[in-house]
Amino acid sequence: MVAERAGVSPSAVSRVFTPGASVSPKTEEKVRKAVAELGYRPNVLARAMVSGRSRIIGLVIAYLENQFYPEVLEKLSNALQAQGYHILVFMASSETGEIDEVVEQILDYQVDGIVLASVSLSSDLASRCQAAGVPVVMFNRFQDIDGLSAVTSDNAGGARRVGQFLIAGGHERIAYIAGWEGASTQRDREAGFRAALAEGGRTLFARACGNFEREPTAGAVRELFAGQEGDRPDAVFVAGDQMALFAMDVLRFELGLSVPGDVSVVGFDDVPSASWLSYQLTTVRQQAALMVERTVAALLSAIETPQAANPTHEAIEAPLILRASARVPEGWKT
Amino acid sequence: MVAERAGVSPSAVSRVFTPGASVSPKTEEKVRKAVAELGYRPNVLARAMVSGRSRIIGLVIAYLENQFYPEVLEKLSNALQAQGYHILVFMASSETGEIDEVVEQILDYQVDGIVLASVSLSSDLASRCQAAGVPVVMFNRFQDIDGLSAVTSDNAGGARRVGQFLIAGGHERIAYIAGWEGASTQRDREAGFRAALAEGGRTLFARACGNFEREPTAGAVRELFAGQEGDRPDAVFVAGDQMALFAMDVLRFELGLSVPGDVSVVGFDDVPSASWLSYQLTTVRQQAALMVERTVAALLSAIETPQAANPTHEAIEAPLILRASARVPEGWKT
DNA sequence: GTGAAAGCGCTAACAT
DNA sequence: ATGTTAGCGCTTTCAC
Repeated sequence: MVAERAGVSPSAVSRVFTPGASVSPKTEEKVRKAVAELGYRPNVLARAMVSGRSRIIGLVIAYLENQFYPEVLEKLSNALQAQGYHILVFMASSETGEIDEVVEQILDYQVDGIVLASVSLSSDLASRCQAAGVPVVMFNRFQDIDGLSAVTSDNAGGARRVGQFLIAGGHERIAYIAGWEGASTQRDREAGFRAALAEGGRTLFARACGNFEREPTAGAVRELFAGQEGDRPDAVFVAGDQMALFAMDVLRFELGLSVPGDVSVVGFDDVPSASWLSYQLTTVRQQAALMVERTVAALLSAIETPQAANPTHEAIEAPLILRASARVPEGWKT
Repeated sequence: MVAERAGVSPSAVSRVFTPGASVSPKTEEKVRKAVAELGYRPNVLARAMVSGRSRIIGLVIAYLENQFYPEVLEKLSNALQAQGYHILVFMASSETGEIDEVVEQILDYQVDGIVLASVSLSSDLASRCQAAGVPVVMFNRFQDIDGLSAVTSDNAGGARRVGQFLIAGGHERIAYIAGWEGASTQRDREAGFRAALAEGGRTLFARACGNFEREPTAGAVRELFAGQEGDRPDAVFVAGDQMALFAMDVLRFELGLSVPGDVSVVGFDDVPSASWLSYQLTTVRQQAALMVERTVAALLSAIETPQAANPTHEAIEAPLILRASARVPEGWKT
């Protein structure tokens, strides 16, 4: 249609819209004119059909209540948009069965790649993605399945630093509030934390599970602090900020304890509200921007050079951010 | 491919996947068998090309830091998924020029509909969408442009209730912190609030603009509370929860004031953190679930029956939620 | 109820 | 540098 208006062949039009194709200035001129007059825009879907590239990335995401994820979504979307890709979103709850179903749906859209944010995949479906030539990268989750790349924080390292920090701070009864036990982040954080305690000749004073959710976290706190003074933790490492914030609220307003006076609290994530004046949560930062950058890089390289398919696990450094919710050891250097 | 494996024509296969098409049990049987063996799944894009329906909804969204939006995104995505649609996300900053560009990109994907969350569109582009037969619904923004539907809260009504509540609470110096002046939500809330004051024979004691952002809000609070006691507001209505929460922090921790002892604070949105124990923010609730429901309904009806294209503006009731950040008038009934 | 044929809007060889 | 041809995977008349 544009073609005839411009008096050229369809291929000529196509070439005008293909960066790096050879068109004479004259032809280009004619085409651009027709395009402007008709308000023409290429049909991405038609292009996708024939070229096999849809420029769509499927994103499976859950836990949007956790502020970390909106931040990630925003950054991911922006980074991808900058490369001419767009995100098709799929909300998921955390059951693997459902995820598989959702990933099948994604595949139906002929996406060029898939990002799995904090959800796991069956190895069966992972291979189907591979078979379909669709690269998958796991974000903030690690799964040792062939062909899956992963980008996470250095969860163990970050958590280890928390352990050292708490020990150095002179805490005697150090507790841990776990996230959902099925999450690799939870496992790695706990492992790193326990390792640090062990290195310091300590063991966990108490442990409870908050499941990354509000009410379970409140329950975990009550459980941990049921005893008398001297029999209660004087420090708590919480596996996620969202939980840590709830925990602080329960500690202060329900149990009447002072943070960090009676008990130090340390979180993990560094969500925006961690820095709010009401909380001033000392926490381990997940460097969202960096994580996203690596995710996009891994994805695009897999898309553009499928043969160089060497799935990688990148663990981004996770620094401890000192604020006011935990006693700072004298002379502590970041 | 499935067709030959099943020994039938392509059309037969197509019919099996078309609800309500007439296929004999025998043929269906054969096709389903071949489908299972081959792990076949229909190509959504190919279907979209020929049918003209992509089952993709474009969503333009910004302000993901405001907790209200992740919530909306999640609900919207779920509701649409339930209807067999999926969301293609486009992040946008708030400049209209950029939005236009983004919407053009969306159109390139042959989306079946567009949801604009808190962004505005030029009337020019609005007509292009209409011309393309793509229904647009504005979410949480109202714009009086032909062909645009809108779903918002009853912002004026909700804000009016705040005014009445504050007056009834015996407040004498009532201030207002505005959001971004370009937003219809901001305008409607301010108008409703001022109307209530006027009805009560009052006027605004002071006004400052927080722009829906963190630092500007802190500045607004400092500005409002620069005077001596008795010369400062004893109540503040803040046009959004995110700002209200920041305001409370500044009031308490920077200015050393007590909320609600020295000053009552009321917000608008009812984001999750408004109910956290540290804040207990009295606020006006935007009923996200309802708003999303109406948005989906408007969208789908416009998609399925294009002729019945009567753009509507639905204003969802916005109830006042009483918590602890504002003095409650004696005998106040919700 | 089923198949044959045409075509959605575009790009990728292949000729020229 | 440009046009011609074929075809991506599907749905949709239209005959049968």
